[in-house]
Amino acid sequence: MPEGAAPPLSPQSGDFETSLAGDAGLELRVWLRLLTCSTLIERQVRQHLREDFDFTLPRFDLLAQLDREPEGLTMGALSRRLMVTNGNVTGLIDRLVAEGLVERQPAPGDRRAQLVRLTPAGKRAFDRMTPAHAAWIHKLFAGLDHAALTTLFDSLAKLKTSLANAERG
Amino acid sequence: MPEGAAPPLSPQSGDFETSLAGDAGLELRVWLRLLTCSTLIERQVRQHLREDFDFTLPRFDLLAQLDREPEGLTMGALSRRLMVTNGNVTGLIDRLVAEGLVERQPAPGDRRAQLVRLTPAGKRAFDRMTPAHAAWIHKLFAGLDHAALTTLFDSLAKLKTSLANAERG
DNA sequence: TCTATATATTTTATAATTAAACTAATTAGA
DNA sequence: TCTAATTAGTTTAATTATAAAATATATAGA
Repeated sequence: MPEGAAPPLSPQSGDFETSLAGDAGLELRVWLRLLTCSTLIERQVRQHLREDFDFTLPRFDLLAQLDREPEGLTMGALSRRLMVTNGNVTGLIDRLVAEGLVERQPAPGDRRAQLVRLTPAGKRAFDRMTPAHAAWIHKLFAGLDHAALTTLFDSLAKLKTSLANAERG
Repeated sequence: MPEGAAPPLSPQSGDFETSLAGDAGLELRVWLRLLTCSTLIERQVRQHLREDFDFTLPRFDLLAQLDREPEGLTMGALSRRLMVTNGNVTGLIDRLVAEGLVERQPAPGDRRAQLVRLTPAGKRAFDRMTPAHAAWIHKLFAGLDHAALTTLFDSLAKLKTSLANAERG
């Protein structure tokens, strides 16, 4: 290598392998920052739910899914929407049923499936929590104006597409 | 309200409360999308770690922190860096010690504290996994070019700042 | 129909995680 | 020096979460 040439993998160099290596580091930093933000928000919401409502985040997420589907959802649909395992949903629903917040019913037309829906008490509990939840998120995002929010939203859309393509291909 | 006036909270109206309500919905959608991306990446990495190395993500994250600090880290420092509770770190370290991947030592100058560091076996295990880890992330982010990566990185920086300010104020 | 395969859910075993209580050591003040 | 408060870490009990195996039902072919 001639004296004064750019060293291998320098950020200035523009060849293919170099830009791959350069972006690999950036990708890892993006991923770590994404995870940090996600963890910080989750931790705040979990803490508020516990202190203000004596409730947990997984339970809240479950009620939120059921609130959007008055007809009810099967265990499998819940598992897919929350992106957790079947067994996890079974345990969460068991406890929520025991507390009277949701109910299981046989699914019409498929004796394997259970339809889960909110009870009136579950609906009331969710409706009490959801305005507070929106306010917590609002406070956490207060430093982003409308333009910053849409920029972030669009960037995450690209990432989501990339993730979906990576899982297929 | 005069006939034909914009209804309260309509997206067209430009007053203060309305723009708050409008962005509140956007904030929730950004948060949900952020969480989705984070969960999808985590799930992929966890699955690869298990299938390719019979390892788990929390253990990998712990080794990664220790790899960056050859002098070792205290339990409390690990807890803060990973943003998990002390008790969680205690359990993880217990298992990693039992497998010979990390070691506990008394911290010089503070008899309350433990210094944790990688054993040679732990270092070897981490070095085996880390190139594969970078490749998985690279594949997941393949749909984002350099500009998209930097845009996302900068957006997340703003969010991180906002979250930090919300926790203080 | 019979059979194989797929689907829906639960069960089992174990790991990860939290919050709260606890122990031990350190630090800061009176 | 005492004492109170703080800090570091572990323990405890409960929840959340996963992966794998098991059960029951459904569906598609031969």
